[in-house]
Amino acid sequence: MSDTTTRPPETAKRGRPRLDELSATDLGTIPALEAIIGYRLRRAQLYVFQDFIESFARMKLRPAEFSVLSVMARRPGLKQTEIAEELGIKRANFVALMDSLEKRGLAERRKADTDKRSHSLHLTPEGVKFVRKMMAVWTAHEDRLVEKLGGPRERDRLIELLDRIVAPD
Amino acid sequence: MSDTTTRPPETAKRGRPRLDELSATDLGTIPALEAIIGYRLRRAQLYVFQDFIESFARMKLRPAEFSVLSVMARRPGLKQTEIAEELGIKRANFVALMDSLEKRGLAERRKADTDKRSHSLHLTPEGVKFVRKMMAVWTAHEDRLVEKLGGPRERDRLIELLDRIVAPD
DNA sequence: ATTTAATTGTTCTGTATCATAACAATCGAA
DNA sequence: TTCGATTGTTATGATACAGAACAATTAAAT
Repeated sequence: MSDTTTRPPETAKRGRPRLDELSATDLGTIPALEAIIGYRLRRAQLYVFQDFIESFARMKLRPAEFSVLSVMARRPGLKQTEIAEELGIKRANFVALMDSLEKRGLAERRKADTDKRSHSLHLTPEGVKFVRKMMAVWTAHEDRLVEKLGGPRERDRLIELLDRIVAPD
Repeated sequence: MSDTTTRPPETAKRGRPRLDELSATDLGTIPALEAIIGYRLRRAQLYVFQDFIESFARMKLRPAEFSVLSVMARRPGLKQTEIAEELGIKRANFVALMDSLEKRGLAERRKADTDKRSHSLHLTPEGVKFVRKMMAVWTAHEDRLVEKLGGPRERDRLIELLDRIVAPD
């Protein structure tokens, strides 16, 4: 079904085509979206997050909250700015996130006596229990992805490639 | 630098620890964020988009607009819903996007005479020129990424792995 | 020691992204 | 001809993300 609308003869006037279709040589420089790294990365990331979000819908847990709880579990006592920065979250936006976790009884801010400005962040006992369930759900999610990738070796290859992108020159 | 903060004796009471630190066995089930596929994917995607956005800041072009112009360049005449769906954009949100491109004189909606409801989308002559510049900028961006990855072969490997994730079971 | 600068958590604000519902115009099928 | 589906559109709300400003506090400069 080729476009037979008004098309000027395209007289070889040593110039460029004037219409909404690019010349063959031009087209050569235009990649399909499927060949664009950023585009594919984004689609894959959206897919993974979608699966993640569905997995944790019942627990009412979002990716950002998951990551914060994870860090608190492994390294309790860090202060807000430290966790926020590590996760790439602006400290201004971290406040509401932490408020929510605190209101749910999963985490708490403790006044650090060494520095009266800062708070050190910790899981509550409930938070610890929650994290255990959380990790069970996460494992199922991650296993699903590894299987799709073809195995742990492929997972490692993927992560290694993603590393190269993020690594500083 | 081991953690020597207040740690309760963790008396072997056949139970779980009650504090904000998980037991060693628990910790084994808690992955560092660095080992989580979704987390790494997201960080890499953010990096790539950041580079992309900076590359196109001067042209005042966003990723979504780039993708729409790309599709119109390669396949002029598609209607809004078709492009939107292909790009994973809700058709409701596509409207403002297309409005903007039209206001800038880069693209246009033509009334399709076969279906008075739909519009067929096309680049304007200006849009064609714009896309040429756009692709030059994009090539530099993409080349940068390929170099970071280590070459075209690594790029292909990456894309192939991302494919497996998105591919249906 | 006193002033000055920097940090921490916070609030406020603005913007971009994304999803959902409703609607008129139009089309296709029953 | 009627009824359901589609197309583009508007309106609305939720969420993510970034920046400015501010009080309390700490650290550094003089």
